[in-house]
Amino acid sequence: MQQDTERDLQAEHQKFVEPLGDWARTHDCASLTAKDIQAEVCLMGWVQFRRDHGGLIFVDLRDRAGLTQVVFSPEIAPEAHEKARILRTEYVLAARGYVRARPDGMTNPNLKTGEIEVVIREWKLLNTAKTPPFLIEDRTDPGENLRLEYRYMDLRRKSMASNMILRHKAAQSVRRYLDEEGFLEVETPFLTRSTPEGARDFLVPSRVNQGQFYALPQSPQIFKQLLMVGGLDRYFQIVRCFRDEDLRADRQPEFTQIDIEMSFVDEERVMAMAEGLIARVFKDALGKALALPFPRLTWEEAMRRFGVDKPDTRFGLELEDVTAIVRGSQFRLFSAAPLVKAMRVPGGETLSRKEIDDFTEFVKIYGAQGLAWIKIRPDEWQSPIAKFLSETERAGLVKALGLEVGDIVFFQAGDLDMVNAALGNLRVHLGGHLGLIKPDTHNFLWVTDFPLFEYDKEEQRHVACHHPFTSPRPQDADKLRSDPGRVKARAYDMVLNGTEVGGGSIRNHTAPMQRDMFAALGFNPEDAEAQFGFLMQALEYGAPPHGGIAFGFDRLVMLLAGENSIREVIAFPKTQKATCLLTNAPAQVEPKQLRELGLRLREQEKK
RNA sequence: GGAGUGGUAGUUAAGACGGUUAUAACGCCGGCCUGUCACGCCGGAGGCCGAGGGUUCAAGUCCCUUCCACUCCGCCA
Repeated sequence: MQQDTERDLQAEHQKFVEPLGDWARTHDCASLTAKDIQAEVCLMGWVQFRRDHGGLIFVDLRDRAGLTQVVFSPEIAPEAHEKARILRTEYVLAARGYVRARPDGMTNPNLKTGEIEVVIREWKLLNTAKTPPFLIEDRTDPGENLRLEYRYMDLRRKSMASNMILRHKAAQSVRRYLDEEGFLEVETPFLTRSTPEGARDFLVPSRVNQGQFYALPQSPQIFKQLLMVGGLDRYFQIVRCFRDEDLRADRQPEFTQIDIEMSFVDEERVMAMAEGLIARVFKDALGKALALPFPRLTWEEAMRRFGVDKPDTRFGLELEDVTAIVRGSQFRLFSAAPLVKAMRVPGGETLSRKEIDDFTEFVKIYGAQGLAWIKIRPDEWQSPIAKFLSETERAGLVKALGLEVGDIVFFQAGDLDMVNAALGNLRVHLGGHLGLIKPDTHNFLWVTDFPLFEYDKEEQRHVACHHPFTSPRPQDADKLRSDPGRVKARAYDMVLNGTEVGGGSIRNHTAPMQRDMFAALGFNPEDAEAQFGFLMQALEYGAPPHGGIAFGFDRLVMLLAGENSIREVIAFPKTQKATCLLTNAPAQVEPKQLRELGLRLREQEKK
């Protein structure tokens, strides 16, 4: 019923639609102020709200810049007023009139244009609109599936529009800074070859070369190194990258990177340039000055104090290794564990049993069996494990952790990775839960001295922590074969509020070093040659020392915007199942298309 | 691959233990209204309770399967 009525109304109103003709917009909907009074103007936009008083009709006209109130008055323009009765939410119109001060006491301080209104002399209906699936207002919070299906409507909302504007400002800021610093913007191929290391590739079948596949780049890593060999000296690109892995709030299958590479530099040069870039972006996009240089933490220190390699330093709650103190404890879980770490939460004695149970469930996500805790009360230590702790152990804990009455301490015992993951993530969880994070704080830091390799239990070999082109520290180079686990990389990550926003390294620029690296990763020379021969060869033709960094542009803008999801700063993002609800991609293709590619699908219809 | 949260009118949500006609707000439609700005007042329409199956005299509510969205683990150099 409603549908029918609406369709009839739409059809009827469509008859009023006029061509734009030679009408030209004079202002956007956010720029008219008291100094424009008496000006003849022409505005174009969408109907945000219509307030029909029978006599006067008010319309809030909206474009991406803002709102302006336009007035249809029966005395000033009877025809325009009569026609305005058809106006509905989201109709598109062009309106000519003059700017007038609002009567005394009728100004709207919430609006940039709140001192004035535009009295309409004549106007054109440019298009009608169906009743929108959700209201174009920030106070309504439609479900995300609806927002994605009608993304073009969602983009009209103030929050999305301002995020897109912010993203644009950040991108322009990046370009200006890097241009001033002598970087060249160079485009690299999207159709390239699959590389075995790292994330799963998106594959693109080749029609001309049947049975062969391109891969979409996970990053332009190799190409930017080749540009350095090519003598371009300083390169950047704001570039799409593709990784066929599962999605998260801050991960999309296609995402944008600020990709940077520099010749004749060491870590210090790259990091200084990168800090300057981020400081400029913050100034241009938020008007906020950052203190340079950023603090630094070695990877080992980060893991020791925070349990993670991207610490959020906006609050304390640091971890302490108490293995030695409880080594001889009667509590078997502690005495038998390779590692015991503790986290003191000042004032946490007030946490309820329910909250502690929730935290216990939380750490189980990371493989913990449980969560030991002690509440420090004036008269006693309240804890399921207190009875196992000797006086010496208690004294040791008090001293090591600086325990005070009113605290709670959480413990985690087990292997290194689990203990750090469980307590490190619990720390971040608590930071939010206890409201320890001051709003509008931007804590940057560098994490340096990453291990070059980590051991992959599944593949039973070492894999590159960063990527296989990262250079080892010179003093560690001889350990590449003998003791790869202890080799440190010339790599660095930039961290903002506990999120990795960028990472880079100094690369191997000599062929022998790169060969050693592949050997340490378990490649036999033939495989290395087959997959990376072109890079090795390039290194043999006078590659300069070089290094660089790449920033996750979406993540950076997300943090600038204060959003919790990368999807809020991407115009057309994908769902967690990597589909596009607007276009219904991915989709099946015609059999003809498959034949041309020489592909056949596995038959799945039979049951 | 796994764990969790959610899906009820166009939208956002409420719906104790299974029990008469499934609520509310906003939106939508009609009417009235010359200073509103999330206008106001009066009236009205609008529902396969995500889908499928089961238990029951009776299911939005209980059970099973499945789809979709989101968060997380694994994964993401």
